[in-house]
Amino acid sequence: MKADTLPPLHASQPLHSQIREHLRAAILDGRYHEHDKLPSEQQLMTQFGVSRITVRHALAALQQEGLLFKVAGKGCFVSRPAAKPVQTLARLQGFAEAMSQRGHTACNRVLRLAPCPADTAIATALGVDAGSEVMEIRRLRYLDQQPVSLDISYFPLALGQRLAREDLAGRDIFLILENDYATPLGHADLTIHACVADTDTAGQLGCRSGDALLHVERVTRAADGQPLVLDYLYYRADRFSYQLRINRS
Amino acid sequence: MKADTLPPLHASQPLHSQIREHLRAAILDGRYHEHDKLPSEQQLMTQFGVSRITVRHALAALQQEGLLFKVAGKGCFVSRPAAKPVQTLARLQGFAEAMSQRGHTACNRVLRLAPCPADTAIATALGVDAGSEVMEIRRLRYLDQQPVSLDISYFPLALGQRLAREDLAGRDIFLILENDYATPLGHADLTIHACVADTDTAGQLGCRSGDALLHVERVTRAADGQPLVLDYLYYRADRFSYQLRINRS
DNA sequence: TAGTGGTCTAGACCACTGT
DNA sequence: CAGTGGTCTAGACCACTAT
Repeated sequence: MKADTLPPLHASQPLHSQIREHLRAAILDGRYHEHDKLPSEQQLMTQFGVSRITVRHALAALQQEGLLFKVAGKGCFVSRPAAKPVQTLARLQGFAEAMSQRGHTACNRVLRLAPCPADTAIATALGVDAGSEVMEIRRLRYLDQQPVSLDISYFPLALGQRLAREDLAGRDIFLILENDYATPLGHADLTIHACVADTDTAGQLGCRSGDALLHVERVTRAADGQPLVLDYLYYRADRFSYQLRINRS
Repeated sequence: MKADTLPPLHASQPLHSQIREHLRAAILDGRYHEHDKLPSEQQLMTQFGVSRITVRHALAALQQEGLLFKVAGKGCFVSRPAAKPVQTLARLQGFAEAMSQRGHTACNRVLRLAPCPADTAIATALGVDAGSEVMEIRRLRYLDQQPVSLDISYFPLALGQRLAREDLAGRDIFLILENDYATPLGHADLTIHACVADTDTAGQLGCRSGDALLHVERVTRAADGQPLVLDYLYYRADRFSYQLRINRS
């Protein structure tokens, strides 16, 4: 619960972000255990050589993420360890991105990749005219060689045509957008439902029709608010769940 | 998109909290519409007579909640209106509390209220010994006179016995804890699953066995980290969904 | 009494967006 | 160029917790 390595704090990344990742690693690596008390804000200020607001900025992010919680007058404490095939909803992440952080391997199989006309829901979400063409991409996602989810995604046509030339089987689309296309991601709006598998979906996911599925509708937008993609995600409920922390106030 | 009423800013509440609620009301009342630009941070500073950090604190909360998003160099913009029987996962709220904000009426029927021995999962979540007694409360929740969810809750025995004397049918337990017991809530850890209804559950929820249910496991803790309650929640998927926004970074 | 987190101020520099 | 949000500093006072 002590002996942090000296803070590197190189450059090119915001200080609060470097401190956040340093603390996240310390917690996930097991250098702190459940209910361990973290250094006080004062100690972190001197340890990293930054102001209190910067320390609090980093701590607030980790608190939102559920890795720690604060108690006024006492201090800051580490919470749950956790490591299952669950995806945290605290940060917008691609599936492979989230799973590889937890020691799983993820890959996709592209089932379908073709333009199609946008129905009203798709048109509204993407901000295009109903009936105009959008790119539909259907992928089957595998976690540790087992099918886990069916993703049906709709992209604005130009973006979809560009993506069609990429390695969609091996890479997260989020990372292609951010790294290759220099499109900073902003946020995603999710609605989480449950449904049962029909015969087709069950066949693709390798489960039985009538099995429960987690169903998510997700609209992802760039940092400037522009809609990038509408996803319909169907997860096998026996192999996947979401996990998150909610704070009061 | 203008003409805010003059800021009252009475007292007894943190400034950032008052500003947050003032802006939230302005957005939800329709004084701002989708994609309207909010006043700049500079304008809000002078309007409310506070520092920039206080304004940013208020805006950060609303951004996390999904009511607005920022674009560097341009400004701060209002997002989705939305109003369905969905519960946002941005804040820890009781069911009735969340639904009444959206113009629905919620109530409960208590099906069972009795002590029972804690199995391992319950004991771990509540921090008690396995086999020791805890209070089990089963409630059927109604939204607009229709059954929506079955809640099976486990409380530490002393807290459960105290709650047994309260009006559990009409009031949120969260509000009883906060207002009557002066127990400030901290956070909740949720895991979101899907499952299908068995015959018993279907009978209670008024659906058919085999129908899809949203299933949530939730551990709620006080502000000091003490576990307050473990809930197993089963929602009719045709009448309820969760909604939330996730931010990148 | 000392230490903690909660709140708040008054500045500052930067990168990006618009004109 | 001015305006915007992103980041950061160096202070300050308060309420609560522990000793």
